[in-house]
Amino acid sequence: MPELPEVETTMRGMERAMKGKVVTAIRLNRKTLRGAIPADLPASIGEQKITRFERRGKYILAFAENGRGFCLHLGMSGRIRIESAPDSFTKEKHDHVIFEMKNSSRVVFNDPRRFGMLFSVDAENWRNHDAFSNMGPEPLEQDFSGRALHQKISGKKTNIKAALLDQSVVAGVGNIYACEALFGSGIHPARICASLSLKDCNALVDAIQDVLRRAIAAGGSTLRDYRKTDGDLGYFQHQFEVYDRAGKPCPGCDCDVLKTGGVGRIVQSGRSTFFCAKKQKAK
DNA sequence: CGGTACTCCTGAAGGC
DNA sequence: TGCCTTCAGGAGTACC
Repeated sequence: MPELPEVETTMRGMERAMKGKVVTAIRLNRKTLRGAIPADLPASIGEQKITRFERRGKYILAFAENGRGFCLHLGMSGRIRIESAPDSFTKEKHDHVIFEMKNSSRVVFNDPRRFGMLFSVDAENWRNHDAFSNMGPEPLEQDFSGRALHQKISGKKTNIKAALLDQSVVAGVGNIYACEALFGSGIHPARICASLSLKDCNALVDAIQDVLRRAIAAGGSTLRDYRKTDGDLGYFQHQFEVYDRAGKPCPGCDCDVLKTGGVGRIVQSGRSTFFCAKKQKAK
């Protein structure tokens, strides 16, 4: 499930393969993913040098010398596979888009569940696109602070877990890192946003930034689908404290798991939330 | 407009 | 062994 750390890792891989290099062709093996794949993409980017990459939330943007670019989202099963030379080329099920580079390498967008997206952007005005016009702050940038978060959610009646998944509150956080950050800050996932103090929000922002930084350093988390662009696995999943650990003890736990049941699992907005009832008080 | 439920899709995993 | 059901979830849409 690609969230910010997996998307960042993927973008860095694409950057190594494409930045400063010329795209010779783009092969579209299907017309749609989540939405329509722009048919004019090969014409606008083809024979152009890619000059710049950017990540915004869970989206990866790439811009060519002519100011045109593309934006992709990995959905939940999307993967970028980089094949450095023709002798390493493979054809796999669900290879939907293939970027062919002038140095004979290929960048392949594979996505079994087809929740991914690919659309055209311009360097000039991409921020006006629907995907970004209402997007919240980048969690690792200066403008994301406890004060800003507190202000943003203090009027909300929904629970804090749902708010963290809302990309207009903070960009790039998904189910895994929302659970981990709530655990890290000792905040119960069912707490109503409006009940969080500034102190809570400061702790939460610290925890979000900490878990995202550690996950990026580990190359992201591999559960089922995600791989790095070279095919390697991320390894942050070994550092999960609560996610997917229902019934197990959380790190440093001194409770008797046989009595407490260990890490708890509840369902919020149709999604699994993992937490420790002892360390994350409902209040 | 805020909040919630539902939808898209495939493959893995579990039950019988 | 094999078929069936359930589950995973990001983001958009429908609806109250």
